[in-house]
Amino acid sequence: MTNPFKFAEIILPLALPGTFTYEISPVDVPYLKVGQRVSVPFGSNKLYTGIVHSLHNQKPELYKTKMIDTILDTEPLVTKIQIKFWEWMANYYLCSLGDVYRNAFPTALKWESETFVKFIGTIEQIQEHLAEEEWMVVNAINQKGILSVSEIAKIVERKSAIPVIKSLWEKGIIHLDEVLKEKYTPKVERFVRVNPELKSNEKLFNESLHKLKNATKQRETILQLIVEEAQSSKPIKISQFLKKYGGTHSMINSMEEKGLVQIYDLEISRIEEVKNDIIDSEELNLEQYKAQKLIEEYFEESKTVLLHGVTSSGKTEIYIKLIEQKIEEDKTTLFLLPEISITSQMVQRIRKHFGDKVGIYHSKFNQNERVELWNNTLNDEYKIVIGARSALFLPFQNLGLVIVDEEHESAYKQSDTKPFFHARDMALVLGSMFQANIILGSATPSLESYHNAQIGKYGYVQLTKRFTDVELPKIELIDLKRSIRNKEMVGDVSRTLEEAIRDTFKEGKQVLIFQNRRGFAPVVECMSCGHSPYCPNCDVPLTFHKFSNRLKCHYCGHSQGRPTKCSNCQSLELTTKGIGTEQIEIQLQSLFPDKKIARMDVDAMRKKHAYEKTIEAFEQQEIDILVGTQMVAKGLDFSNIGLVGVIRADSLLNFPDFRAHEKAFQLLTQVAGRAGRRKEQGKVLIQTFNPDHEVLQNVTRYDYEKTAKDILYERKSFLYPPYLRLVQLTFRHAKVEKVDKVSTEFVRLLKPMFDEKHLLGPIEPSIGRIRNLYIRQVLIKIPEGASAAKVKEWIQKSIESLHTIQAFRSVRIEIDVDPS
DNA sequence: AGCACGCCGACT
DNA sequence: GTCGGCGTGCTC
Repeated sequence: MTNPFKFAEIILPLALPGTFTYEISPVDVPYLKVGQRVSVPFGSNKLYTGIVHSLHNQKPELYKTKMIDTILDTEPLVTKIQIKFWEWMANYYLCSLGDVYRNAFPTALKWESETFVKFIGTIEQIQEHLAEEEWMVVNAINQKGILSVSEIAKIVERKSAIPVIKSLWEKGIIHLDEVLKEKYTPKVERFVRVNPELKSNEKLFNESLHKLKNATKQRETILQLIVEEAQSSKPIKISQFLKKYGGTHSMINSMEEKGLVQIYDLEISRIEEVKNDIIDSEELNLEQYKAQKLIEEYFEESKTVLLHGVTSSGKTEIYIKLIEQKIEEDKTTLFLLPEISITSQMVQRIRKHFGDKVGIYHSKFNQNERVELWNNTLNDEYKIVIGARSALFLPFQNLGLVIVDEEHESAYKQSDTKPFFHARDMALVLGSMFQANIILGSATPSLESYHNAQIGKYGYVQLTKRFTDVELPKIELIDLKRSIRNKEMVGDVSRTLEEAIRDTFKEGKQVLIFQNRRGFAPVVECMSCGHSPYCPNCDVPLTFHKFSNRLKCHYCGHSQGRPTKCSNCQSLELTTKGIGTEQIEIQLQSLFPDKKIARMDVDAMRKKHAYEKTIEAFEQQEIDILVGTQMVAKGLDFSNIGLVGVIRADSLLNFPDFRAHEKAFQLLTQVAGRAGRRKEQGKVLIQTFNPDHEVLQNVTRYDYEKTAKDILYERKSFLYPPYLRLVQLTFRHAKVEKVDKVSTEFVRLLKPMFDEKHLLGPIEPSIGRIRNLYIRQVLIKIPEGASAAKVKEWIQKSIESLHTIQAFRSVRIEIDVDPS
């Protein structure tokens, strides 16, 4: 029985609601399956790669359907669960299915549409009068035979070649040919082997060796190669061989010319092999064992578990035990980590345990590597997939367990591209679609998860002891007001901190200094009028980058040289204000001139491998003090840190963000956890102007419960999550009047549905203009007990009705469900 | 979201 | 006189 369906709903990578109906050609009918990729014509002359969403027989009446161009796969690349998952996300985050598809599916599999141009006849047959540009194109096509639109665009040196092509087409000289080109190219690497003939023929071999009597290095190399081949049956990579024994590529090449060796290419897996041998899992201590048993009990009840364990309490070992169990059940585990932790020791440990059963997926991987991971996951080749939030979108077959480590991390929320999803929340959704067990792990759980545990929605499992039995570092606050009064400050470093650093060096230990970047970026300021240069496109002062001696905007990328005089009063006396990590680094260097100091922030890490190099140097103790931002707080596990210093905690507390206190506690606790992880108790010094601040006091006592209780009380009284859900709308337009008008109108439309406590705005955010677009924001608090779906429907209806007004359409409206 | 079409300013 | 600015409308 052949497939009886004549129409297919196709998901296209567009920000348009729903799917698109296409006709299936009778030839294709028996082969088309849900989840396959197809290329379809769209609009006047575009081809898109879409995914088959469903098949049916209802001929649409309102429009004419087009025919599916090509079926790109013999088997589906997208599973039915994935399609269901995408739809769930689109619905929850108020974006189109196409938005999800675009984000969830590897770019290299969404084939590029390229228009190719060919002659109809020959160049000699052209009789029409042609313009100069047209002749250029015609000659180029004559030479190459076929050209793509983008290539023609280069020849005519214009943004678009369409007018020229169109005119040639109208004159009947060329025809257009839509061709799809797949971008995926497997990675090949160069390998070397001893010429097999030499190996079997001793005489020949000796002759060859004799010929090399003047080439010592080559003689040596061939012998090394023979040894290497004897030791292992694996192919020998040229790059690795040269690294091990020395020598150059040209040397290998000349050896190939002499017939001594053969060079050959092999298609290799882009996913790095695991080098280390597999290590058995460690025995759990009593506390861990009890925790594991408790987790299993909750899993029996199909409950999500919140695993709350202080740093170094050994969560990883528990994860490993749980993964092992899932492997026995022949089920896959998805292990989510915040992006920054992907290169961490955690991943190494998991890989050491599970070897090549592990797939790793994160944003540093290129498109080709992602395709490989996609295919391997589809073929159920991994038992564990470790990845950042994007790993949620892999085509899992039989998911049995989802682990979200560091579940409180805000990096789990996607905030740059649609859909603005939270990976922790979506992990719960995906997990439930597979009826998989879910475990959320953290040393400082998010208040959402903690609240869910308190009300019994999640199982709650705690680990209170450090695995290694080392006591948690001692945290002390330094009162900056008093230090200033007593004239004990050198720049931003108090004498107490300075002395502690000296003591740490005496013990042969390293120091980690943390400086929160936000709010402390250095700016140029005029000493006579106080004016600072602003970004021409955004409402922010430009930040000063000492090493390039330039001013940059972090929002739009604008960059200019450091001015020599004030643009406001022409004064020549300019100074730099604010304490960035750069400043701290300089100050520390002058305090400790003979010590090696390194900096770790976004700017310093821009160079390739800078991050890895810095970490390695610090591990090797080539660096005495590491100064850094958020980056140093996360995912790093150094053994020799004696002291952690926080330059100023206040900036963390004073954010205009309802999560400021929660984040401050999490971050400071996390930074503190970097001290003294192995043998001895470490020390933490936090400089602040508010040593009496409740949150800071709680940090010194490691009192998570108290902090959570305080903050939850505030959240309840001021109507914030976890007691209710938020939806934030952002309006953008080049004209202030328009954003103002549209945003106020939006609020007016929604007003009947809410009281003033639940509908806030429109407000001008602290940065009121970015990239020349003015911004307004509206915050909706979905009342407790109200249907979130209903509220979202109202929001969408209101936007729709705003869009019926011509003049309002150009205002971009962005919806962020559960903003962070 | 793209993309084409269409109507007004600054330039060869 | 054209090029190209972006406002507007449409896409199965």
